[in-house]
Amino acid sequence: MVPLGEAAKAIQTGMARRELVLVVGRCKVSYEGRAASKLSEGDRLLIIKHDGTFLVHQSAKMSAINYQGPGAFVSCELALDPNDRKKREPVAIVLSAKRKLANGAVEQIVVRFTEILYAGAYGLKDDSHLKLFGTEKELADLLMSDLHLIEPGMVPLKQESDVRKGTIDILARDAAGNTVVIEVKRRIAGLEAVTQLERYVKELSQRRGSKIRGILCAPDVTASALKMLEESGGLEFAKLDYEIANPSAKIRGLQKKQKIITEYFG
Amino acid sequence: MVPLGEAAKAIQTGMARRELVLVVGRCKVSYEGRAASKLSEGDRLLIIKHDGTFLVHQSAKMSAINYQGPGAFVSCELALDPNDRKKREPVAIVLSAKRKLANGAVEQIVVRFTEILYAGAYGLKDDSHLKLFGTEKELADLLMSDLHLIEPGMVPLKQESDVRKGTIDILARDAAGNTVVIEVKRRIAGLEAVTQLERYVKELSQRRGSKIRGILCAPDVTASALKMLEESGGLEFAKLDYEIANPSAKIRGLQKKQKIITEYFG
DNA sequence: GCGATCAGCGGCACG
DNA sequence: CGTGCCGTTGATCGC
Repeated sequence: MVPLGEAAKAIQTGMARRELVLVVGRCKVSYEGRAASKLSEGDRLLIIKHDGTFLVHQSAKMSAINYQGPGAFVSCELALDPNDRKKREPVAIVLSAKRKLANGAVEQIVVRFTEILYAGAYGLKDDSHLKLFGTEKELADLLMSDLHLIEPGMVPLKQESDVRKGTIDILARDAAGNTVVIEVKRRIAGLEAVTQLERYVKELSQRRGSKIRGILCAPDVTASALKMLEESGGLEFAKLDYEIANPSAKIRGLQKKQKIITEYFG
Repeated sequence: MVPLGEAAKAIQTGMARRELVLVVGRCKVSYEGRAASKLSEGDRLLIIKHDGTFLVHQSAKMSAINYQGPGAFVSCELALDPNDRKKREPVAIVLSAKRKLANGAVEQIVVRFTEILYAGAYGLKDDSHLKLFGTEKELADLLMSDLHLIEPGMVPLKQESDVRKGTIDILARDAAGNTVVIEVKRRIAGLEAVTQLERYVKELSQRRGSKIRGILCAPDVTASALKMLEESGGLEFAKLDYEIANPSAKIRGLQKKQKIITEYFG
């Protein structure tokens, strides 16, 4: 247990130096802004970063239970007992993070600590940026030169093509000269991947007169998404098999799912 | 600067007691699993929770730069200098979190600390659950009894109605007896809100023979989403005006956007 | 700045 | 368990 006055000093000093501030202790949290929330007493970890990031973590789960993003204005003050002001004995440390939203409204989170288990601050030196492999973008990059695996004669036209209703991952042309819209997903594709593809194909079909093909390219597809593809009048699915060989990703295979032969005779 | 041996002891003791473990120091991070990543040397904060949650935070931004969710197996060991094993002088603390994915594959994150600024562990007592107000669900609850604000005679049928292609927020019937699908959004609705609504309306239209109305209900809608609504053949937009009066949300108004009169004469 | 989309999304609820 | 979808989503990138 750290005396409140001492903890407050550590916190304020750390904030003034724009260090990483850590506080562990018993607190209540309230938030009002885009939504509103209340969290009653309990032990938590508070993290304050130099950019205004303000995170309250409980003892389980990955996500912060309350937070404020970069750019928040953080304040820290001691609360005195209102019934006994002469003693000047602090009863709590009140920390708050306030932030202006895009629409001008304000949101604020207030944390009131009544017991402190730990308070410290550290200046972190870190210039490194994460190098991440296996993103959708990286897969699309690789696919650009592997479209022939989907179908002989398929050639890339453009990557990240902006249309009015979004951004087409890959625009291509097949052997017959048809324009092909390819939507890439790095994981199992669901309904919304299909609606996305549908949207792009529809927009392009309307803009040009000709028929546009659409191919969803993902490691797998949910049953209902596949059904929706089929019902959508000709949208196709290509199974994407990739491997993440740190530090890079590699496409192992890519093949269009063919209708089972029995379907043709069914 | 904390000696590595001492820090390792604090970390291991905290882990054994299933406490919240905090480590601040200079480290490298690598990850391989659903994706892969490398993060070169820098000062960071590592958080280990009793449920296996494992978070590496940099000095800025809200999100952890590397992480492992609840259920991960965490280990901590001292690394000795391979060229000088007799001295048994540790050169690093290596922490790792390993986790099995749903498909059976394994993913792992490894953090190698070479300098420790701080290492500590705390048992947190916390039984409280966040009470959150102003969620979409709460708005939908309120809307169920306020549908007449959209249109006289509109009555609710069912909330959270599962169909094959997703979940319809609100199913209602208008004065003329038409079925109405209402999609609720707590913030500005974009293209994907429209595609969602479109999907539900289409499915219901096909299943029943009759025409189904669709209304997107949100505080606002982007220009392109509104355009898509109009092009989608009769989908409508109702402006939802709500207030979050902690601890609750309240609907202030709800009105269907009428086409500007000049449009009829344009 | 708005807008659309991805994310190792996480988390939840329901089948 | 998968599947869908919300989230105070956050973060990025293009207009």
